[in-house]
Amino acid sequence: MKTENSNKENIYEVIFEIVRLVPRGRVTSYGAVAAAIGLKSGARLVGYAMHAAGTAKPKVPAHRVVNSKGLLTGKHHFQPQEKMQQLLEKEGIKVKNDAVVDFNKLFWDPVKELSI
DNA sequence: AACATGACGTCGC
DNA sequence: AGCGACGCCATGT
Repeated sequence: MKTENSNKENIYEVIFEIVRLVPRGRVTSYGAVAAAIGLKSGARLVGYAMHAAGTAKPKVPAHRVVNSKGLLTGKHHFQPQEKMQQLLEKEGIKVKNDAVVDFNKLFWDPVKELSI
């Protein structure tokens, strides 16, 4: 019998949990979340997992997740796309040119906050 | 079963 | 300093 659980979907669950842990008014990067779950080189996986974020419940604040440059690379996947910027601005985060202003200061590192 | 793609990241030129 | 190409893990066809 298998001692390990083959819950592959667990990957998404972990990602969703990390993103949901992001405080309001803060943002994080795909690479940071990936590292937090152990996939330090799986930044793309985090973004890919976000595909299910729209179907995840409760909803995952994917709008708080941007790339390492602070660019809203995933805003094109939102509906409408401007919703992502609207949500960020509503939380006090300023967005200019599809980029988070003071991203360096608003950056929330799950690995550090969660003491992974 | 294998190939190609993707909401990224890092290295090289 | 800016642009290009490769690598990574998981998913879908």
